[in-house]
Amino acid sequence: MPELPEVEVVRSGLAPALVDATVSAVTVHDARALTRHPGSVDDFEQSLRGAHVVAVCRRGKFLWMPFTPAGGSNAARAVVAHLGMSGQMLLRFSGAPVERHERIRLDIDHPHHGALAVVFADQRTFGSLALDPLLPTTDAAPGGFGADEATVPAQVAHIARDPLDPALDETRLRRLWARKRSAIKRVLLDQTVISGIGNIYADEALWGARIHPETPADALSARHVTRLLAEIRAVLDKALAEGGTSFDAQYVNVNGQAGYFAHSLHAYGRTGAPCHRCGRPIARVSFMNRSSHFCPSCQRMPRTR
DNA sequence: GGGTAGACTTGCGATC
DNA sequence: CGTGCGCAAGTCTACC
Repeated sequence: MPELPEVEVVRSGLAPALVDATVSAVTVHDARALTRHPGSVDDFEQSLRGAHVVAVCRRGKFLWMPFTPAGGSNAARAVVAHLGMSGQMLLRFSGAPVERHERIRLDIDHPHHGALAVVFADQRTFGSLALDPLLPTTDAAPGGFGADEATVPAQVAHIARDPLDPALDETRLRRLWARKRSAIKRVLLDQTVISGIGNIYADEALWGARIHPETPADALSARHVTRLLAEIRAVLDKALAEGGTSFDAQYVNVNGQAGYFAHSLHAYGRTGAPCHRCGRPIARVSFMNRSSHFCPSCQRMPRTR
């Protein structure tokens, strides 16, 4: 499920049930879901059993839950979750039947909500959970959305802040973009430059800003960049408000429900359909081993300099 | 360094 | 109807 709005829907759904909860049991059904965990399956289970969850945080498409270990004092580590292409975090009542594609289950006890199960299910196993040490952020700002502490898991340290993060350094971002000769879509998908944008929202933001996806980043004017940043934030905000984009059963919130943003798409997946601005057909081209969708009429390449 | 291709994996749907 | 193929919301690594 994948991009920022979908992951944020999951984060905000998990937070009320997980913050202040204690992990009572850990069940790993499929060790492939721990490929990013630096230790063994046993280490994962034992380190998490009895742990007390402190927060549920997100930067870009990465989620993490700082925890204090059983009998421990401060949160030095976090459970890191990445949903990959098809991961789900589901909240269930304690003892609920095993889900299709269930990989890992955390049984938790919450002071107000009682006994619950947090299920990590993932059809394609590109997603994963891991335990990871928390490192100080380089800018001393909170690590991400939902984080009070200025820390991020080691695996997230190289991921840039996302467009909805108040600590995003827009000056740095503009400088980076101005230096890159790569196609702007490639740069939007580079999570070390700005995070949280994937194939759907890259296409949507570029459509909104009327920018051809293969425009070299350094060919964009300051006006273009301003418009693009505004479109990125607008499309992410709107998708978040609509509960994310669901094409199939893969993306759902913690209760298994789909989002509505698929109805608001202007470019992504609309190959051959009339552009909502000019009526000409939306084009699809292969790009970076995936698809780009855009309007060849309203998203023109700028004149070469 | 930028870029590309490939690896990981399951399931769906249009095509033959 | 059966089969194989292309394609899918992501990230990381190896190699030019």
